[in-house]
Amino acid sequence: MLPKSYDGQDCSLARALEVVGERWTLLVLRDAFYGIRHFSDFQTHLGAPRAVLSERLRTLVEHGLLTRRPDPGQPSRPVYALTDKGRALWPALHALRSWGEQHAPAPGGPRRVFVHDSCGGELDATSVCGTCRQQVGPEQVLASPGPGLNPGLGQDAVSTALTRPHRLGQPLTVLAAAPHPTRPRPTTQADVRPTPPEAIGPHRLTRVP
Amino acid sequence: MLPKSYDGQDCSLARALEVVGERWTLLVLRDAFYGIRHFSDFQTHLGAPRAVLSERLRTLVEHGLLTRRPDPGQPSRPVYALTDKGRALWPALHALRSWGEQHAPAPGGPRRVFVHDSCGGELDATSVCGTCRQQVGPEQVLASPGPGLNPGLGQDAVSTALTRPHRLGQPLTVLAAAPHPTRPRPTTQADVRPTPPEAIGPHRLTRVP
DNA sequence: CAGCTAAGTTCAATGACCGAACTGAAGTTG
DNA sequence: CAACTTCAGTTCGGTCATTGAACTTAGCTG
Repeated sequence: MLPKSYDGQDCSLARALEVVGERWTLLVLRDAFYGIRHFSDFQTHLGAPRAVLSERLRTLVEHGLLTRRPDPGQPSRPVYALTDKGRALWPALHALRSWGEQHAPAPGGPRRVFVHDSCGGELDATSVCGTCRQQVGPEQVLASPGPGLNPGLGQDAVSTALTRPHRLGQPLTVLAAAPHPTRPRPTTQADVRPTPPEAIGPHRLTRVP
Repeated sequence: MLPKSYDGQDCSLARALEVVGERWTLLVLRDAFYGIRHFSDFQTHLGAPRAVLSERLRTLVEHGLLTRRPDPGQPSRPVYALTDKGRALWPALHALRSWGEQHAPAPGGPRRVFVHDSCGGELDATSVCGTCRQQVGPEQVLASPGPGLNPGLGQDAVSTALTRPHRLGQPLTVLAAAPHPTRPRPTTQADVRPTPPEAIGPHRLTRVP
């Protein structure tokens, strides 16, 4: 048996793990929920070797959890985005994250908190809102900095962009920091369906020269 | 960075994956929920190399998800059992299993179905009973053979024992003579309590000649 | 006491992962 | 327009993890 498959197991969990059970894969998907869409942004935020990241993205596309499409504004820059199949992993991802928060807590409290957009309640391990008791999917979840967020860590542009409140699944919009916008702004999903300004919109990723 | 830690990640999901993200670990925990408690039964059912299984059980004990205690009847035979911390992984484990069932389905249907003991409803990805809409923990879940169960595979004694309906978390017991109900029974309070000794006996598996 | 079983450990071969360097295509700058 | 930069990977040698088989240790059992 290859050290990545589970040949003898005839079981839904084993089949799920053959798709998302390898190292880095669930963190790639987490970042996709956070709105990261470009190879270099995944790489910056994860710190995974480029070869491994490349291979994980390819298998996630092959299994239909992500799509890989050229960016309309910069066709040479592929955009990775969650499919419905990928978004369906949200309950599992959140449950595992919630267990980690409960049973492997970070000093100072969680780095990020996840709340129901319409009522502000926090979610439990089964994605039920603690306030209104409704099931909440990723589209209704706002991620905000938590009390334990360490501003010293993660000074890169991606981590900085992720310190702002944002809605899960919404693309991270990449804007050049340069005062003279010579480059055409890439079109993203956020541009097609912009979040109202008073609500939580897409977060901006400012590049430091 | 060692190929098992996620040093740069300051995130609850990464911390969870450092505990349960390695190969075989979640399948070991699945088997623990199924009631498997002895090294050789894990090994038979998983087919993992003994060295890896030994290492995974040790780290699960170190992290407090399992206990390792001598069997009262046979002190030289350690018994591995879930702790509360391990049982708290149920929502994550079930959500991942449910995703696999939905999005990486087995031909012929699921091998096992998980129903709420008190009403017989099936559980969704977030452990909510489809019939009574209640949150269901592992102690209230009965696992039964599903339509896709392949009797040809897994002729070993552990797999045979697991083809009978059983309550999650309860030690796996096999009675050679006593016929078991083929459908999940509605809940009675007696099911929650420890099974009387005369009904369970020592943990013996019937060996197929 | 010889044989059996359960629970591991040891070991050589293979595969996966890591980090750094490299490639090639496209856009940007002087 | 040539040099430079950015991006999205690929290549590669060294290290670590996993595999499968053989071996060890300890307590029964006939």
